[in-house]
Amino acid sequence: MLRTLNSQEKETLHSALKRKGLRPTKQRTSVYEVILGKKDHPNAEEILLRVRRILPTISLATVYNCLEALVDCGLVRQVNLDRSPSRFCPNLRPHAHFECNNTGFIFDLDLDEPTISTLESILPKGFSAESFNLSFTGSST
Amino acid sequence: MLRTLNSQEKETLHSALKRKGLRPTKQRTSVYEVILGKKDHPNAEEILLRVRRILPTISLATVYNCLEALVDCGLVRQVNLDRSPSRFCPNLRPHAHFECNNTGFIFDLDLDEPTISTLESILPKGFSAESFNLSFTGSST
DNA sequence: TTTATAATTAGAATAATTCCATTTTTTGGT
DNA sequence: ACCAAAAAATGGAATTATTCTAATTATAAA
Repeated sequence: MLRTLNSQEKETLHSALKRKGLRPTKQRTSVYEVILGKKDHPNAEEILLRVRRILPTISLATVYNCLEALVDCGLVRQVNLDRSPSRFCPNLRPHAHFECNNTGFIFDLDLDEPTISTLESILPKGFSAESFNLSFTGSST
Repeated sequence: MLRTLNSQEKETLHSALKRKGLRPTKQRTSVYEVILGKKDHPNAEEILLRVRRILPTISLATVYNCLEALVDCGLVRQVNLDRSPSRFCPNLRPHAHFECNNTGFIFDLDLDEPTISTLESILPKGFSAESFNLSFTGSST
């Protein structure tokens, strides 16, 4: 939860930020730490609470700014399910989401290569996708 | 655009509403007409503008109420892409959406049975889905 | 027709997010 | 180290989609 970035994670963060001309501030680092630390798809408000345990004075606006920076750098993915507040996720592999109706918990479902091919095959000629979103709701036992 | 419901559509609407104990008011009928009339995935604001050509005094709150009723009855689908305003769609077949980056236009992509099976096969044992959402963004030529 | 129930309405309230103006921090050049 | 310039953080106001509320109007059933 309050675990700190290892040197590889730090390097990933720094180089991804640098590539976009952005600085590795302590706010950005902490937000990234929190998202890596517990992979439960928190929203901005929840991330604020967790980051404040490390940086008690960080503001919600800064959390939003940091999240935007991390998403722009491709370090974090923004997950939108219906119209609920955006959630954030460090899983960069191709995956879908499953939201349990009963618990609200969100599971990552990694996609294998044949499944990804099937998804691509949905597109008619002349369509080229640069991103996709796939999510399920239901119950899990 | 201002086309009226044929008798089969009217019957579909009335029986679906009745099943939920709801009345076929002129507001609900007009909202349904508008959504069937132009399948371009309008949002509530745009639906308000179109319905006002028939019922000039209808309010935005009523449009939202009608949309909720139609969605609850399973006559219309609510389409949420990222965090943009909800859009509404009369296509009840299993389908995905493709949003063109350049034009903003949204295409329905109907899904065939093998593709649906592949989607179901993504779920691990113990997970049962009651709905899914699949959308793509990219460019179309 | 009355009466009860449901639906519509306008406007206020809510909630997530973005914007803005100011302050603070960081960086690169001396 | 010191200073100027650029970037980032901050608090609060603004925005926007949507929902809520209380009052009015319409509908259906007896």
